Amino acid sequence: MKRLTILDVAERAGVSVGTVSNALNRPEIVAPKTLASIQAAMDELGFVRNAAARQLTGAKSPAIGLIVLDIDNPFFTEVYRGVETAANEAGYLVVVCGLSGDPTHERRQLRLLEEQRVAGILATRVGKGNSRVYSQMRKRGMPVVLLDRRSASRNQCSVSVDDVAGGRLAGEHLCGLGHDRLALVNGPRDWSQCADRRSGFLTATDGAGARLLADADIEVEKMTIGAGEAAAHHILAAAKRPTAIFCANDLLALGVEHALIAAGHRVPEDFAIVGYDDVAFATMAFVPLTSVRQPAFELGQRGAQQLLGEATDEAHKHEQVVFEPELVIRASTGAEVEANVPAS
Amino acid sequence: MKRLTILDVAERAGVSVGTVSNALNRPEIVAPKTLASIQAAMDELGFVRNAAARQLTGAKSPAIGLIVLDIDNPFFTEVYRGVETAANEAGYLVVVCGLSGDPTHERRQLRLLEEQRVAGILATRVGKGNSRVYSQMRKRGMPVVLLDRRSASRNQCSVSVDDVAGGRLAGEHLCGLGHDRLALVNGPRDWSQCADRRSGFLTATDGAGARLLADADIEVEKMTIGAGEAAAHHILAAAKRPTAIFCANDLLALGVEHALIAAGHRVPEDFAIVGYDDVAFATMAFVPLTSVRQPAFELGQRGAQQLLGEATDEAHKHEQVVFEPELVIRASTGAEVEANVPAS
DNA sequence: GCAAGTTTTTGAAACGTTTCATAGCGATCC
DNA sequence: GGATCGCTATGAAACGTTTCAAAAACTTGC
Repeated sequence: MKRLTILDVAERAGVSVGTVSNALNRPEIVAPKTLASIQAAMDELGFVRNAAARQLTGAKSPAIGLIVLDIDNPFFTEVYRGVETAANEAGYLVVVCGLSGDPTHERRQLRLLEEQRVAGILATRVGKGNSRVYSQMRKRGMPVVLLDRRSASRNQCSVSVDDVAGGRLAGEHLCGLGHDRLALVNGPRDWSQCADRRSGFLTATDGAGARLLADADIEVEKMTIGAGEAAAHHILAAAKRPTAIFCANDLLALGVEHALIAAGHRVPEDFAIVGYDDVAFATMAFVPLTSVRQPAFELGQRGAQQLLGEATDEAHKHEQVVFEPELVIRASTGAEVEANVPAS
Repeated sequence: MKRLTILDVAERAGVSVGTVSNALNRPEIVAPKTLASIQAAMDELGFVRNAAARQLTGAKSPAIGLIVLDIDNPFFTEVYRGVETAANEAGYLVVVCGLSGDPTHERRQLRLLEEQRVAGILATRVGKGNSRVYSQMRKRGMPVVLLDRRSASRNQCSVSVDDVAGGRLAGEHLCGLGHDRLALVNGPRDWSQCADRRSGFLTATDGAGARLLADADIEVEKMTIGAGEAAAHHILAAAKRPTAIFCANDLLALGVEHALIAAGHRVPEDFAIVGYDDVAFATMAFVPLTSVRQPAFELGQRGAQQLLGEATDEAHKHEQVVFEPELVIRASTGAEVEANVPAS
């Protein structure tokens, strides 16, 4: 199948290639009659312009990359929706790269994105040992905006949520309910979100004179439902049992709750539970989850806007946006709230 | 920032552009010494080859498009993971397009994908009035594989799950438990999946002499938790109440269950519920959901493989793969199974 | 040390678009 | 009726790579 080019269109419409190009890019400068005949020629031929050739002459790629840690988490799905919305509004496509956790793999994906000369990259997480790769990319002129993580440098955009504050909210809530023997089910501490949530949590509990039990200070590798279940068993096996558990995300919390209830314990009577992210399913749990809500959609949307700003606006100023988290109280902490009432 | 080209590399390494290109594409034919010096030059310069120029000379785009209906549904997230896995294995990127439901919007995205000359497109759903757009694209040589929907034509690849069989499984299970007044909470019937699940369900119930109550034959616009809650209220308001409810996906089922329980009813004693998709959260529900499982990951993976086959293999044969669904029985239908026991 | 091979490198053409300086063409004005 | 002006259309150069026929540089064997 011979490839259809602007030249075929020109020939068919009886004009020069330059005019066809003008019709495509600056229709206002071509005579209405000419425009119409070019339009007709394109339709009849089924012409679709070639972005590669276009890019070669200076046009920017209409795509951005989104690096996501785990799409299994509905939180990131929501972030994606925000990104997609903002990108579409600006006429951009979104290339989603789901990290498998393998840094080599991540590097390969980044390399492909860079070869494509995408307009920019949104990164929710940087694989071990790959931060140099990112900084080199940035040096070469590729805009990179951090998503859900605050940039350490003033020279890079980032959109994040205050995780220290989130951890504090959880801690204060539990301590306020009188709990003083606490458990923490956290993700990898070298992930700044987890470290921050922990430190906020500790600030609050220390302030209230409560204690994070050493046996119940758990760090899991992957923040999944399954890992939460395992963590619950670990907690039940401890010498001294906590009365409240803070989980660094809702998947962990759902797993913890599920395992505890299956083992015959009551939530919140025996164990109060606080999750993080406030995913849609938190409400649907056996005992609806109290959770620290993050504005996931806005996170993604704002991040994409910043990225596109950096990519297209000469006068772009770097900026570190930080959203505030918010505690949503439900039955799993037994505060005086609706137990399982429909949302509507 | 001046753009770095193969020519800069050539100059630095003291060779011609042709040699650099060879080093990049057929390293085995260039002398080891030369190769090394070119490598060195690239590293020092931080050269990244330009995919656009490459494509222009005939190379295929290393990207495929994935059109998804609603990413909010964990089922599609899982499909995505399958696609991503297969794509990565083959060195491809995945451009995800989340349909907002607006057909114009869909057309714009498709146009962009086609301009990019992506290697192919995986479509889980075709927006209203856009099927012509797809067939024209195919005529122009763009491979399109249907995902989660069976192709009507022998000339197009598709990977799907037998929805009629799935509906039948649900119907047989409920009738087998003695239910004879049934409700159906379905999605838009012009979506073939929904129509098929319905027809399979009816086949089974008719065969067993059970009745789908007219008042409880519900069709919702969007298959979300919220819509499920609304449907439950509708069912409760009906003159004659069913004793069992089949929902066309798990989000609907979770919403139905949630609303019923909040209204003081018992599941499965008052209402048995069967969902569809068996998403991860089905287990975590207040009453764990009986659900028709679809091999989501395999669906995506196989679809991507087929697409890439069609895109790269001269001798590709079109094929319609159909997976079989499977019923996973849990507490929501009160069959003799574990109530809320941990998975592990 | 030379012919005949073999391995490696070269350089120009091609890919499909955009851009831009220039040319063409009417209309308008004295 | 000729100069001037504004609007349109033109066509060649440029973008960064790959390809491929041809040239150059080495190896052999004798």
